[in-house]
Amino acid sequence: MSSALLADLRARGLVFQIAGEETFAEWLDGGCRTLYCGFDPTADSLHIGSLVPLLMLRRFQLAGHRPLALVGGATGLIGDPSFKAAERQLNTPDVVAGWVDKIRTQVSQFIDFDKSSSSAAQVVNNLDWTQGIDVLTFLRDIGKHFSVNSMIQKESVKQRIEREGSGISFTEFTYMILQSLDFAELYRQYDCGLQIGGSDQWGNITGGIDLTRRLHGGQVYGLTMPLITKADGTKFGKTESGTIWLDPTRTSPYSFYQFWLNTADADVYKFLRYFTFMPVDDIDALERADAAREGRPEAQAVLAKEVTRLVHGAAGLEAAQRITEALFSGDPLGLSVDDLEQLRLDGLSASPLDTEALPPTLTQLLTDVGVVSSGKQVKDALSRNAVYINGIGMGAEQNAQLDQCFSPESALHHRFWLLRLGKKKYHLFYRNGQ
RNA sequence: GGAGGGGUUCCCGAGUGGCCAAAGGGAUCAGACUGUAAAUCUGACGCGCGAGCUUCGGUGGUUCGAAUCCACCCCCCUCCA
Repeated sequence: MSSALLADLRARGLVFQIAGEETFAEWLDGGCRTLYCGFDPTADSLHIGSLVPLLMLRRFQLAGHRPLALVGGATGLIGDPSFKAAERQLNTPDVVAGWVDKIRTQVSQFIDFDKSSSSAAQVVNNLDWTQGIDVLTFLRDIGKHFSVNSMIQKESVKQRIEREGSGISFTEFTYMILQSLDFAELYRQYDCGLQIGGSDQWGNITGGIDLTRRLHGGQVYGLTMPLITKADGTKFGKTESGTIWLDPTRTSPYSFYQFWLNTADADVYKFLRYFTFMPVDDIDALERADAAREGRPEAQAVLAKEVTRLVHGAAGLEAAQRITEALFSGDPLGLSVDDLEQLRLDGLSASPLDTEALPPTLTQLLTDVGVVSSGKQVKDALSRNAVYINGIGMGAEQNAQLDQCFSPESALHHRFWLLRLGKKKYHLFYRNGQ
């Protein structure tokens, strides 16, 4: 049964490395196993980079195992140096504590806590078992098991140690020890025998395996997932507007949906395997069908739908789809008042407009509401007639004529102006006070 | 503590008295082409509608003029003690 899980993970390309591979499959098949993955609070929300490990916990749970989501209340205070180019800024304990709470709830939505099941998930915080340790105990009982010689051999910190112009503080160097302690502690308290993580966590994971053996004589395992790359070499998970977050107040379900919809053909089938629970056979079938079809593939739509539903639920998905359809499929100008109101509620970016007190220029208005980060972008778009207000193209000469651009006569239903910049950016203005 | 090297616009990285808002590459944005792809080509890319304003670790100084020279300070790296 679990062998099936492992086979599926392999088919999805989700297995990068396994520590203890010789006996791993056998161990996994032996019953309900406990595994964990750590998430450090480096912000008040996780981003899509954490999605693969989160879904991984769920995959194991669906296969009958017990996932522990570790929120790094302690490690988050130190900062993981793995493959980072530079030393990180320390955050204050109360800030990190606040983030821990946020991330605890966020992580919880991906795994099942049903107490009646033997595979009921749990969220743990490594601050619980580290904050009470005094320095001397730490150095004598834990530190003694680590060889600096082997620590500096780890790829994850090599760059920082060898590279000119950087460096690593003792604090960050010690991170590995803290995370190793997590594994040993979870093994002791929960009989946790497997840690999963991104491939950048390999060093930390093997450190934990070693410590668990030395401290408790236990055989534990590690599994890493591949780094997510894009075919064009640019970084995954970033767009012009920044990181794609899991928190809907940071990245709206609509933007989230759009992000996936814009996946390149070269990446989309791989991402379907990584980010959805669709059977691999179905994904392969879809790929073949897309290849046989002329024009646009269907895969992006499927990917966007599946992932948005996983993260934002059915309601979030519907809202995202409503906006998408209204803007890209139908005729946005033919929308009814109710439709437009709904789009606003669904999370299409929108702002009130006081027609009596308009800013002097379009560039300023669009910068103010956050459609663009600088007026230059608007100016550029204007010079190419790429700004549309209710479907009417605006040129550079309209920049300072806002009263004409937003005249009462031009408003949809006397109160809405749908502004489009370029092909994909939309913003809804509505008349103030109504 | 000593010796040496370094801190440039989102990132990498040129620039060593005026021609520098600062080469080149990457990322990003817009246009053409398309499928709200990719590749390619074009334009933009400190801020400002504009006149103009503010940048090259910090503070002062030299000079008609400084990212570039001088002084002091801060930070990073390497080696020595």
